[in-house]
Amino acid sequence: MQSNEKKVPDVVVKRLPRYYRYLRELLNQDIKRISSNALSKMMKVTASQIRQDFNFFGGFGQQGYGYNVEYLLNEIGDILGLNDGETMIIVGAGNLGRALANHNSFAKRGFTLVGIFDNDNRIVGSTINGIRVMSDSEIENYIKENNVDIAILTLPHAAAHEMAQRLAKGGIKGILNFSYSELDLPDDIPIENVHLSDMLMTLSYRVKNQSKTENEE
Amino acid sequence: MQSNEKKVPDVVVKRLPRYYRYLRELLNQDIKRISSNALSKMMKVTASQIRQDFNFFGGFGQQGYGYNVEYLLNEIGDILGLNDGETMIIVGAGNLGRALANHNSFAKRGFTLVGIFDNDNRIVGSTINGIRVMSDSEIENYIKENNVDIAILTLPHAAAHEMAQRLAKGGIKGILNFSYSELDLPDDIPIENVHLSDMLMTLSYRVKNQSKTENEE
DNA sequence: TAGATTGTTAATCGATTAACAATC
DNA sequence: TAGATTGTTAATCGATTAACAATC
Repeated sequence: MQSNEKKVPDVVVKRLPRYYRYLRELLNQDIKRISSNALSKMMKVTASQIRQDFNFFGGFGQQGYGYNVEYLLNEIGDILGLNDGETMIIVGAGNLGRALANHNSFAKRGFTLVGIFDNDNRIVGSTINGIRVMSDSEIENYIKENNVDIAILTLPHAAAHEMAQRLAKGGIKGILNFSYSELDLPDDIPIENVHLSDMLMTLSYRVKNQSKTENEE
Repeated sequence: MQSNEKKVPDVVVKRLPRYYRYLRELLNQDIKRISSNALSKMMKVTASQIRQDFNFFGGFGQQGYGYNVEYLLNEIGDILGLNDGETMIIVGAGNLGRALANHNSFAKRGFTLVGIFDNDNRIVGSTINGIRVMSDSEIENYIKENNVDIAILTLPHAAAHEMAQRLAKGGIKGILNFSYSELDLPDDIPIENVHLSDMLMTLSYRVKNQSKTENEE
């Protein structure tokens, strides 16, 4: 389909979920159509950028009318793979792993949590939010046999590296990495890093430099 | 100090925590000095970018020698405000709030969690990781009286908006926002959004388009 | 048809990379 | 001093914004 088109820049891909969120909100409010201009005001970006972004995927609008909200929402959902029934496992049933297992917003977006893995035998066999906790000794086979798409890695620093290798060996297709370390895997396995303390530090910088930025001009 | 210098671009600020992480690792390995070139290879960025980034803050190196790891680490820590003793509260003691309260990596970076707030009277008065859970009816006053810097907002969508207003009224200086919605606050309060489902969607896109990207060239 | 708004090309802006003189 | 490596200027690249012809 989108064969000989140029690769979509990373910045554009990162903006898609935000469009998705705003469009979903519009749909909830029963708004049927929206122009790039109206959307740009809501989202505080330029209308130009919106049109450019959508046109990386072929353009979903109609001159003189704008964009049909429901249609556009579905298209973006498709692009993001929300309708592909992707499956996930959580690796590490610590505080964060358990919180994410109970976090139902993933399921709402079409991602199905199929298993939770941990090395602590005291919790292996129990269930979290209805999902079975399994021993991580079985993990490579599990991924292979169940064709798991995504692993959410919430293991501590020390264990994360080795586990990432095992996930790769099992054939995982992507990793949402919450561990402090960056994983060193072949480039064909996409990794999205969620470094919470990085974000806190960035925020801290902005808090610290807020007044200065203000007075600037 | 850095008075009439130009504003540091956001992309540069976002890279600082990553430098911090790598430098910390080098220090752990007892490495005293590093050149931009050696660091660039570790971090998979260009040496030029590293030097440019550091020079937004005045340059921390020495010609012919490189950068002193410990010195550079401390300088970046200073820039990020890690030595300012910033205080935080967590607002919302649900799964995610509790997980973050138990997450000690924040404390390791110099951020002190001073309180947790919730509206559920069954847990108000209990402690999580040694921190008292308070009723969120007191929150504006608490922020004011204790001069709280940062709020970590883990409330569900519906409640997050109103709470953000109250945090602002109390004089919060920055918000790390985990709620699905984007907050609509005056520009002088920095907000860092952690939209977990956005990241999962971006990852999903990359997984879906991996093979295509591969075959490209 | 006239008005509105897209899709798309062209212009601008900013960020990244390259190059090299300064200097430890 | 010679070699190494920074700090910084200049060149390139890519992303954003502006403009407008196409078209619903």
